[in-house]
Amino acid sequence: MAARMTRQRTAVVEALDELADFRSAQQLHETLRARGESVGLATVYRALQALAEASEVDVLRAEDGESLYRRCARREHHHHLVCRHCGRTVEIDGPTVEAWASKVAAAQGFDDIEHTIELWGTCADCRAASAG
Amino acid sequence: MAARMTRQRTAVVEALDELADFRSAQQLHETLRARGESVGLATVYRALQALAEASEVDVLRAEDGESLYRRCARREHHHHLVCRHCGRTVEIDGPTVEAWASKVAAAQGFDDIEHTIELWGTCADCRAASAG
DNA sequence: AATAAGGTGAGAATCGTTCTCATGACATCG
DNA sequence: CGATGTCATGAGAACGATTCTCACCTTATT
Repeated sequence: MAARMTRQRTAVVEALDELADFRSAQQLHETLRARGESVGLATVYRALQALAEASEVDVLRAEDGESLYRRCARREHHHHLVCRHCGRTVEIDGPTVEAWASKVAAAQGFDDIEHTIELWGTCADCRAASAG
Repeated sequence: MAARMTRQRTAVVEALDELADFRSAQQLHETLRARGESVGLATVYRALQALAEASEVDVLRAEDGESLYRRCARREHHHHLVCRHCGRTVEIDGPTVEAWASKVAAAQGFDDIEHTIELWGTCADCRAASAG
């Protein structure tokens, strides 16, 4: 249990707090650079990793495999509806789905069930932008 | 629309037909090598890519980001319950979940919805094996 | 201040995947 | 049967995200 509060970690957390949407480690690094906070890329990765382990941030994989990070409002288990264009995110929960998932898995004799349930789409703003 | 049927592509398809579980491109390459079919790794990737585009194989991302491929029995939309240890796969469908997903997305004004719903677990055999 | 336990960062190293490009296989045309 | 155009192949280079290395700083703690 490390977790020393350093300038760099503080910067990463603050950046996450200000950005509402899912961002990649590299985007965050770029953001920090742009605002003058000098933080190494490796450090950004390490900070995000630590935060993810502590459940301080949510991680999900973009369709191309890149990991995206976000500081979610709710700490409890939930899922996301993410705009694949701008990263805009809506937190959703689905008790129905949770129940369905564990029932199905148990029926097949599987243990240690985890599920990946994410919704991707185009948000209203991005649709308007591309249609306009 | 290419799709010339070559020795290599045939070999990849046959290997997939014999393997019931999700496999990575590298695993397939290794399998082919082992049985004496000489096929380049790049070719395996290309064949899998073409098959995936033609919806001949299903692709999903392992938890570590690696792509896994499988020739599924049903061509229609469905999901999977996959053993994270041996790749053993059960095809599942969830009309409930489909309905839920599109309802939620529409309620938020999102378009072009796609969803990722996969279940990961430890199958009975792998549990028995690790339990001794 | 001294020190121990971490943290940092530049660049090297990984690893899956894709690209390059010279060569090979095929079907068609003559 | 051989020439031709087209696509496929494969060895290795290139890529891109992520992780590791390691010498050097920071942050608590005494």
